[in-house]
Amino acid sequence: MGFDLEGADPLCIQLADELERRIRTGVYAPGRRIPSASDLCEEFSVSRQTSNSALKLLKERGLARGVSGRGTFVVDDVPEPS
Amino acid sequence: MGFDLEGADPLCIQLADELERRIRTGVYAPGRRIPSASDLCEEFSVSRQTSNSALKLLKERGLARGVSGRGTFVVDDVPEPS
DNA sequence: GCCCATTTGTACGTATGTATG
DNA sequence: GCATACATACGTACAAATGGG
Repeated sequence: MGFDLEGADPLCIQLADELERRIRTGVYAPGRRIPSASDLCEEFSVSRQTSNSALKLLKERGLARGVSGRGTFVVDDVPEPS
Repeated sequence: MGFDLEGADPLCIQLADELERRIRTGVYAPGRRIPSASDLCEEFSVSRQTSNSALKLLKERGLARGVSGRGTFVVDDVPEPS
């Protein structure tokens, strides 16, 4: 099934890294919707606050944008890794 | 009321010993939550740092495990005294 | 237009864990 | 040992936006 977050980094960072990996490997394609914060809670067994923080990090990295009431979407042009 | 810490050992050790006694006598049952560090501060009139150190000792003794944002819990299988 | 479920976004209180003086 | 501060995380709650019926 899912994925285990067990590293030393904060959970929200680990989760953001995993989501970034999925974007870069095409699991979440450009323009497509990322699972909702609530869905991520279940998959990764974290609180919604933590998935929220992870999604926020993705936006700060320029990888996703949130649309209130609809979801969080991968940007059309994924920037290179910094 | 509660309990007085007046022995020769460091406070955090005395507090850890008392908590271990409570675990072994079933006051804190396996899987149940131990009062928070802040609660222990009040009961034993020590600083949060000291209750923190005591809880850390409990974890090192394999008697408890901490869950960030939720509390410190007695392990399901309490090991024999060393 | 009006409910209702879903989702993002924000906020508050509590708790652990760590670091500094 | 104590006091304080900060980062992270959980639980809960609520507002606002969206879209289907």
